[in-house]
Amino acid sequence: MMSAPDPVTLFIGRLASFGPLSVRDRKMLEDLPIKSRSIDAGDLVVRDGDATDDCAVITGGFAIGYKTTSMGNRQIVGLSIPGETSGLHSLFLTVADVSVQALVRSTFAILPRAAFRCLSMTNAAIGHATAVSISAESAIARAWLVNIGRKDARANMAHFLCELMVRLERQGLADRSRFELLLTQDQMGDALGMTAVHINRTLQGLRAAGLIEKDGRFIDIKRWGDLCDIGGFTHRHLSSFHEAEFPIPMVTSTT
Amino acid sequence: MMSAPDPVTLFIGRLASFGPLSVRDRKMLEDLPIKSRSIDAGDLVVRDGDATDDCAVITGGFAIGYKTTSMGNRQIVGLSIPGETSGLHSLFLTVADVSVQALVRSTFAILPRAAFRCLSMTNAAIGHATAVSISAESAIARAWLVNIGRKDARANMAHFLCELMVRLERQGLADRSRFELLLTQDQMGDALGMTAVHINRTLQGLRAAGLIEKDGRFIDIKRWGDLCDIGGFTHRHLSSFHEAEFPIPMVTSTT
DNA sequence: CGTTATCTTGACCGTCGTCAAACAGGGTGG
DNA sequence: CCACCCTGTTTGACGACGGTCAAGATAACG
Repeated sequence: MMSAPDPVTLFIGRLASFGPLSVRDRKMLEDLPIKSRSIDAGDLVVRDGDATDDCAVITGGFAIGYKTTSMGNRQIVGLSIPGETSGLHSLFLTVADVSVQALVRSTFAILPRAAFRCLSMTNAAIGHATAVSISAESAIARAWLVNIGRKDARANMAHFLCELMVRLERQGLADRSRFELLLTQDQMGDALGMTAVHINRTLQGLRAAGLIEKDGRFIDIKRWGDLCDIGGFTHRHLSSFHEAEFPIPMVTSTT
Repeated sequence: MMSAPDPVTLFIGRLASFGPLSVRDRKMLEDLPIKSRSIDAGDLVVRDGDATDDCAVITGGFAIGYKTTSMGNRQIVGLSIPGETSGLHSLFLTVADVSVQALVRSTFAILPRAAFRCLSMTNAAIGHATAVSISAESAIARAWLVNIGRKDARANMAHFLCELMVRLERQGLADRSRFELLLTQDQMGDALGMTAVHINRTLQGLRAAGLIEKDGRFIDIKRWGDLCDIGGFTHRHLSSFHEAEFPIPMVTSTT
């Protein structure tokens, strides 16, 4: 009887999507003492400023990475989606530079930082895949910079929804044009650099324009092409890093 | 007679600050056909969207990396300072995802992407140093996200100046609390997600408060501690990635 | 020197933030 | 089953931070 792949296998598979890993490489990763950890909704896996000996990569659920300003404001700087490997940059940090919070009950692979770092310093294939993974994450951050810095609320949000759609879909977490938006409007505000109130109004604007529909927490993108146009979205910053073997992203009508 | 280190040596030295490179590793890098290229002020080294076979790392001068929105707005997503290795993320991209523009006459090491990538896939030390370099760059991007998304103009600018100060100083490009600001106010606006007019006013606000002084293009930080406080600046996101051998950052009075 | 880019200043406007209250949904316990 | 509460959503009125537009002052550059 075949069971679902365990978190470690999942993680290794995802890392391999960034660069070829031989059977031997995979074995070395498997031999690391990787623990799996379950986190309740709302709880933190990583706390900004904490010294830590490990590096958490999500394997199930949904999480956000954020930073807090001295004035108590919060900025979400990344999303953790199972199947992706965000968080690997903390491999090289002895002190966490973001907090990671689970938004629903989630599971994480807890990698021993020192051992993994050591592996990436001695095993070229693993180091390379790690570098590409970090690179992919940073491409998303750069796209967010443009969204937050130079787009109005509508475009910012459109881009965000498009990006989330593609990222969820290629992990099998979205159904054609429909996905569950696990962030509250408050949290979306923290991601897009705006207030919850304005998120609400912008979302309604998109709905009124017939671009999306909402039912419960689910978002249904009705006019993908137009939403991409409004947001200036292309999936280039999401798909350029992966080997061909990676799941095919949804068909996009623009760019 | 001893000449100034050539660009390639400079680049290798900087890469080594992120992870130990043996003599052998350095030799392999030296054997890459790295060209040096001189770029006039205002010209582009890399154009967003262009297919390219190489990867440019600045070795002299000053440059910005930016993206342009569909509405023609520009967002600077990174600064290229000689001695740093920003731009390495494009190692893994066949199509550039940012444009890189020299703000003064600059020189770049032009790395053959395929060969370097190959090297980083087979040589663990080089791959590792590359990964750490990319990671360091992404930490800066995350800090910028917070600045642009969740800080007001004053704090955003304060943080920007503090960060630039530290980055320049540790390359020997700033003198105690004084450095040359090579960006126009227009360009600063594009970096901070605001308009040139508002940059001007914010800058004057900082001057009126006695936090900084300006003379020509030079900025003199008069009250470092206070400026850090206002910007919520710490140098943690800048210094966590380097080996101990790295030049010591300036003394900071806060955090 | 003349020409152009950059900086500075003023007046005005709009997007988005703030504050506050009402509303909806989901869970818990009496 | 309903009262209650807590969290999240929705709506309105109002204000402000920063954008826009435009003109004049400085500085950079050939």
